[in-house]
Amino acid sequence: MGELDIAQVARHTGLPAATLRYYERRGLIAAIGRHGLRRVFDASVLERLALIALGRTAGFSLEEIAAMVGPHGAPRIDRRMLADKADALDRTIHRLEKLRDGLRHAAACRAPSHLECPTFRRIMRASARKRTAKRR
Amino acid sequence: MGELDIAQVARHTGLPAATLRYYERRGLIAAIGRHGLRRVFDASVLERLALIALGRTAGFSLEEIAAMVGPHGAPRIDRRMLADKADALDRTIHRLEKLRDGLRHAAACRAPSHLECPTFRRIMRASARKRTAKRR
DNA sequence: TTGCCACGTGAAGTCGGCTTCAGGTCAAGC
DNA sequence: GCTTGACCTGAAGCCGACTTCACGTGGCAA
Repeated sequence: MGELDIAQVARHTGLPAATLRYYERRGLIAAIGRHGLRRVFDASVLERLALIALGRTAGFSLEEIAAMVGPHGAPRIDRRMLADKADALDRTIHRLEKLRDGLRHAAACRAPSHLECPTFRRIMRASARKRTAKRR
Repeated sequence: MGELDIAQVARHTGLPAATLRYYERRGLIAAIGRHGLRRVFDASVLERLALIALGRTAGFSLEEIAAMVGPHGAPRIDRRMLADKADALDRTIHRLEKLRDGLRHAAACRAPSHLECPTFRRIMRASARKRTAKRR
């Protein structure tokens, strides 16, 4: 595979170079070397960054993602933790599906206020039980 | 329905009272009145808060949620916007399903590093295309 | 060989979403 | 009637995730 400088990585991912440096400091990515002062990245960093972006939209913090994806090359990952994350994600997905259905209904429904529409409320009630306690 | 003071709402939702006041300032919830200085909430605020929590786990900002749920009682919601949100959410859900599958595979897979496991990479590659551009 | 400018660094600033604090108020139990 | 403790308020503080800044460095085209 090829080697990329930070500007190329930035172009491919849409992330500003400053963010890439920040991710490096946080241990999420690593350059394979330097050309003078300048970082040299292996092209595989692009996959890594895609995975990081994915983790972000799943609501994981950079720290959690670092734990999953490993400091450099994902050495020693706790498989139990991964399975737990997958389960948590699964629960989140189910709730989001409900929310999506609720939003779609709300977009179509003629009730004056969604919170007064029985259908909407039923849909929401089904998904609202027990928050994930993810927020601290 | 009944009326609740802020402490009861806090107990039912698990949210600290300060957060409830903050949400009120942001226009996400409203008290139906006061008892002296103290806020009095209608019990329906609980549903509203469940919906807000749901929106948060879906990655919406408080401002977006306020726009969807309305200042008080969800008056005049843009149905087109709701449908768009539902579509965006749907795309997010599909990507999260891939991530979940990837995590499950990684938890079971014996490859030394997930990023080197062909199965994991194939799963990820399938979901990594085109980020939602949700972040700013 | 030189000069430009993309890249580098550490530190400070920003923003959203709370959380904490200092100091005041008042409903309720004694 | 008086104390007490839950509530109130506005302002400040904190945390995560970046973003911006001020200034230094060196690869490379001319």
